[in-house]
Parts: sequence; C-alpha cells; structure tokens
Amino acid sequence: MDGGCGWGSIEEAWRKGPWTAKEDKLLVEHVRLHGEGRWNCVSMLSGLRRSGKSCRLRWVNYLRPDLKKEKITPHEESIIIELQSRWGNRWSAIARCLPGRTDNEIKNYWRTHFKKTKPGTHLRGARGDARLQSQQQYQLQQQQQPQEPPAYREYPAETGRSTLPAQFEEQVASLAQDHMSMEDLSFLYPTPDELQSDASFTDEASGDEGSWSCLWNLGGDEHAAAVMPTAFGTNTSLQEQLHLLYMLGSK
DNA sequence: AAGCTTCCCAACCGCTCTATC
DNA sequence: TGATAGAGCGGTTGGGAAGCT
Repeated sequence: MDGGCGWGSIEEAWRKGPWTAKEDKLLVEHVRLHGEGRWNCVSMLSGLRRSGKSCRLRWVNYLRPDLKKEKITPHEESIIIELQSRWGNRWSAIARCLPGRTDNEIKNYWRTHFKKTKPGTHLRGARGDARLQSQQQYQLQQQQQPQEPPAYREYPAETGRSTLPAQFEEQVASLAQDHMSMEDLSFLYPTPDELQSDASFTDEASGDEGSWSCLWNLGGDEHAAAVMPTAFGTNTSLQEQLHLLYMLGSK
C-alpha cells in the first residue's frame, strides 16, 4: 500500500524464465534479512530484476527451507486423492495438510497422475505401473496392520452438534487456551443446518458422508498426528488453525 | 542409436480476495 | 464506500528427462 512497488510498475524490465543460482541466492538473502512478504519490494531491496509475483512463487515453490525434495510417497498420494475428492482443486488447502509440499507440486502431481483418469487409477506405462505397484503395496501394508479407529467424543447431545475426534479436541483446547473459551469454539461442531448454510464450507465435488472416518482411515492416528501440526504451519493464526480443523472435521 | 512419446515440474498468466486508504 | 495495491490461488504452458519402439 505504499504505492512504491506495484506488480507491474516496471514490468517491461522484469526478467522471466528459469531462475539462476545467483538469483536464488539473492532472493534467499533477501528473505533472510527482511522476511517473507512485501514481495514487490524485493527488486528494489535486493537488486533482483524479477517481479514480486515471480519472487514469491520462486520462494514458495522452490527455495523455502522446509520444502521436501523427495518424491511424493504413497501415503501422501492417498491423502491427496482423499482431500481432492473432498475439497476439489483447492490445492493450497490440500498442501497445508502435507508437510513440505506446495500447492504447485500437488497440482502438478494430480494433473500428471489422475487428471485424465479416475482417482485411484494410474496412467499407463512402466512408470505408472511402478507407481501402481507401490500404492498397492502400501495399501496392503495398511490392511495387514489395521489401525484403531479414532476415538470420538460426543459434543453435548443437547446442542445437536457433530463429533470431533478426541485428539483433535485436545488440540483445539490447547489452541484455545489463553485465547477463547470452548463456547467460542462451537463453530467447530457445526450442526447440519450450519454446514448447509455456510457456502464456504460446502463442496459440490465432495458429496461425501461428512465424517472424519475417511481421512482418518488413511493412516490412522499416526497419520492424523502427522497431518494436524503440519497443516497449521508456523505462521498460521489461531483463527486459521481452527478454521482448518473445522474444514477437516466438516468434510 | 535415433526418433518419438510420455512424464515431470518450474514458471507464467489471469483472476480473485483482502487490506488499506 | 469505492479505488487501489498486495498477495494468493488455480489453470496452463514449455522444455528437459526418461522411457519406449
């Protein structure tokens, strides 16, 4: 809002195309000194001839230190499939549930492997076969080591609200500590009416049963434990964290 | 070995949302 | 309250790598 550095004020001078190691270094150094945000000022402060948009993208998708460089695992693939079926192409939301993965990465992965096929099926060819084999092996493993279903705790019956897995409740309580009372968190337990009336939480692509079980069954408690903290990230506000809990719980 | 096909992913584009004035 | 700028999101593209014939 300072008006000094708009997306395209000197657009004709912006460099495009692949980033060089030198540019990466400049950007990393800039973020180290000034932190994330105010991307439009990067060019002025660091000397990079890149648009703020380009800088942000490069940082988010490639340079961030917490990014995973490994291939997407069958476990992560299962999560992607499940969340995509629930939320549709809300890649950024899905990415928040996968530690170290970016929306771009997940989007690319989905398009490559599932776009032209039904979820759960794979493209032809040797690489696709190997992937299918890997997925099947993983699923077999899961069957051989059945996970305990999550422990659900009923929200007080008189409220008519839905349930939340107990361990999530603990997290909610922990998050809410010093911030708000449990009464204030009632939105985490939406009634069917509330769910229906709140368009932002409905998803026409989903149409599922609206329980936790599906996501939960992907990896049992272990999976949930992995997903929840990372889904929140380090810069996520309490409100955002609760919102995410709500989304996971209401789908 | 060479040409073709498919996979993979970085990067761009256009649009929308949000915050600020 | 509308205008503007910053930020983020999803869709798309282009090119290199890997696999296939």
